[in-house]
Amino acid sequence: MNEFYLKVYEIVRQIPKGRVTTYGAIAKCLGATRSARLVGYAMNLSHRYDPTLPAHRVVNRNGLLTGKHHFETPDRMQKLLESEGIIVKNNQIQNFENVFWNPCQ
DNA sequence: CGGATGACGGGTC
DNA sequence: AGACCCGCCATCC
Repeated sequence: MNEFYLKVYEIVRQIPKGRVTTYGAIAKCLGATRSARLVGYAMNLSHRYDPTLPAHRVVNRNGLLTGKHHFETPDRMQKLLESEGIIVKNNQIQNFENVFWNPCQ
């Protein structure tokens, strides 16, 4: 556990219900644009530090559910998003521009 | 202890 | 348009 992880989790906690953001946007927000990969890795371990984190609201820049296999079941991520009103088709968030939430505000 | 490994993304060709 | 490259760095084994 380090400061970078804590900041990532802090931002993820702030994502409004029914909205999503991207790994890169979070990294950019933390002043580490090129470290989007680390945000992804932080999310991989997130359940270990804070299982209540809305990790399903973080997707890649294309609105693709790349992290779905890290949930309890592969369809868990999509179900959670759909329960918040987000439409997912073929692992892809529809209308991505409209549900995207900028973590930097 | 060191190399492989990623829930990524911007750039190049 | 699409394939490929490479920085990034905490963890894993």
